[in-house]
Amino acid sequence: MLVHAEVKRFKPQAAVLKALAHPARLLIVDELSRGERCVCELTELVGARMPTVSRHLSLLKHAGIVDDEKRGAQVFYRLRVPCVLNFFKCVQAVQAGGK
Amino acid sequence: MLVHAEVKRFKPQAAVLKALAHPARLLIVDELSRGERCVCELTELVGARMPTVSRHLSLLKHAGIVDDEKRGAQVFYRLRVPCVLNFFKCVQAVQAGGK
DNA sequence: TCTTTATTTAGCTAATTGCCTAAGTATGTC
DNA sequence: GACATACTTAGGCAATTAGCTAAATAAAGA
Repeated sequence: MLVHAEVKRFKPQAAVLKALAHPARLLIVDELSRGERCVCELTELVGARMPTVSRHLSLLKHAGIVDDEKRGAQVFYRLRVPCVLNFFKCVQAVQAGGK
Repeated sequence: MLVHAEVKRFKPQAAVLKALAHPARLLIVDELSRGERCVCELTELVGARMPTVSRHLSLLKHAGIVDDEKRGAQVFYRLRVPCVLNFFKCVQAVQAGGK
């Protein structure tokens, strides 16, 4: 099946949005906006198993949205691109009905 | 399986991002930023079948991102929430490497 | 070293998504 | 009315995603 060049141009950008397009990952990003957190903290926050949360984090990391740093036995994640927080406002505008 | 209330809080916001998280839909949004377009124009732009494009548009509409208006035999779509265009800049920042 | 804690990777299954074709609806024209 | 055009809806199939458990890896402590 044929895909236009124009569509392909937006593939990397879609990948970033896709990485954010999950409630658990948005919760994580929101939490990281208040400072770095280890996987165990995020696991408790999200309320899923650690492997599940680890995969979400891996996805966000590969998308370039977060960074990780190992300190001792723990891995801390932090927001690498704070401007994604602006999305929350606009998304609210969408739900409110335009603007 | 148990899902925390915190995660649920982000579900509607994730739905909006999910609606945008596809290259064809981003292309459509980008095109609509320059004015309203009928489905046939967008179909040609995207380079897929009309039913496929119609479904993409339906998704964007249900997410609250675009509006449609039938005029004669054609249906015109327009951007309802221009602030989504800001996403493009931030996504580029993600790819560029932070900020 | 042995054990515990923190995290990731692998492998499985269920659910979702995206594309297609075919069929249905609505408008405009002859 | 018959037909063409514009669009949406339905149904099916392949690919992706999200969750889980189990197993692997790594650091810390007894």
